[in-house]
Amino acid sequence: MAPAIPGDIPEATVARLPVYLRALQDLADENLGTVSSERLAEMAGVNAAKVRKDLSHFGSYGTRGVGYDVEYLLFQIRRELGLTHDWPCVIVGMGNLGQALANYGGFRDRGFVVAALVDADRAKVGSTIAGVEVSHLDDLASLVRHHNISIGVIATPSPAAQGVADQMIAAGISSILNFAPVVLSVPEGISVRKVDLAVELQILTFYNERRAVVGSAD
Amino acid sequence: MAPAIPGDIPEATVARLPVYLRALQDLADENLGTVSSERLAEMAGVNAAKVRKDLSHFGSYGTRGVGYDVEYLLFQIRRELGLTHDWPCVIVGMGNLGQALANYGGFRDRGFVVAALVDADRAKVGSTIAGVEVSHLDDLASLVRHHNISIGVIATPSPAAQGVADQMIAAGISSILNFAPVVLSVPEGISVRKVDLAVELQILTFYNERRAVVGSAD
DNA sequence: GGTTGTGAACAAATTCACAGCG
DNA sequence: CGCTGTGAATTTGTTCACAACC
Repeated sequence: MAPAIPGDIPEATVARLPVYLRALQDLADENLGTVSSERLAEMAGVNAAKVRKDLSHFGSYGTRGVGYDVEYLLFQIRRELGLTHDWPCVIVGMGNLGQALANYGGFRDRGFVVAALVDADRAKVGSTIAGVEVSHLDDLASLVRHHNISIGVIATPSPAAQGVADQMIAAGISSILNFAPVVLSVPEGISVRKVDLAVELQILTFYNERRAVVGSAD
Repeated sequence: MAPAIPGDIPEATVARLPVYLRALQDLADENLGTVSSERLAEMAGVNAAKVRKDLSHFGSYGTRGVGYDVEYLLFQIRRELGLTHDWPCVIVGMGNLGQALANYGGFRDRGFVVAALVDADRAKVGSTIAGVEVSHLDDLASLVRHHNISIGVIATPSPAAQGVADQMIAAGISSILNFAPVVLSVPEGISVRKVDLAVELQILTFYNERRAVVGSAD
């Protein structure tokens, strides 16, 4: 949540860069050469001033009167995000979610390779998911070292999550994506992001309920 | 993203309520009667002033010198979030992720029932996942009416997502959780939240890269 | 004493509006 | 002219610090 190193780029901007990247990839696929902040904003679901302000943090990548060069901007944002090379990841917890993540094709095209799969249950160790053999949690450190992994994904049940995070950190992982509905405590310098599916739904119900009370539903 | 009805409660506060709820449920499970803002903050991964300010938007639920009554606060937050009853949901798209979501037990305990599963592929229609029969996308509207569904989860491939959203809205759904990596365009009054797994990882790589450049890795 | 509830100070993020440049 | 880049204005969110209260 807290940025490991403050840096001079606002957190809110960083969180939007991947969205711009996605939009730019679509534009590149359509062979569009340039794009205006307005069009890019529309594709990213934000407004044009925000796009320009966000991009201005990295320098002047656009041309007045013309717009932004798609390929050039694509390259710059990739560079800013550290996506000039693929990142090997390990997924810990081969339950429903872990398996789905392992099988999810969307990572490969966007810079991430599932290099290792791990579970604490020896019954699952040795099976193959999405072409990767499942290893035991005890081997985490050696897998991390061997594959040069710096990103860990936690898809375990809640009670196991903190322990797994501790082991990841001990093994040298510095970035964690946590799907378990618990708050992890980690030392300074470790980045954690969390995705709690029930939380997202609960936020939706808040607005749903409000609408029923305040507005005309239909 | 934009709140359907502005309301008088800050968006940032709303997004934290589910996290407090989770913490309070843990406290209730341990039979703790009261909790201080400090303790609650620690469990939620925020600071105490924020907890107090957040809760103050709903009135004075605490007792000075003592703290907050766990059960009472639990009830109030549930009420604010509209979690006094369960919410029937439909998941559209029975690929890896859709199936994992259908099987994920974490929803039931937190207020959500998977009432219907839908796919566009007739080969999948009729099979049963997590005890629910998969229906065809054509039957979405009747399922929504029949089960009184107001929350839709999109777990389809990107190109299908906007069409599915349109059909959901036409069927009367007003809250959408979107896992497809595209920006949905929806009319006013419809709430959308998105979860893009690759985006989360890409945000992590930004800080990872920075750390390597600026700080001492270990 | 201990802890809440909250105005006031501060910080972050967004939006405006327009000068500056191609 | 069109569109970027950016200071200034505004809005939103966070934190401080302490009076009010149990």
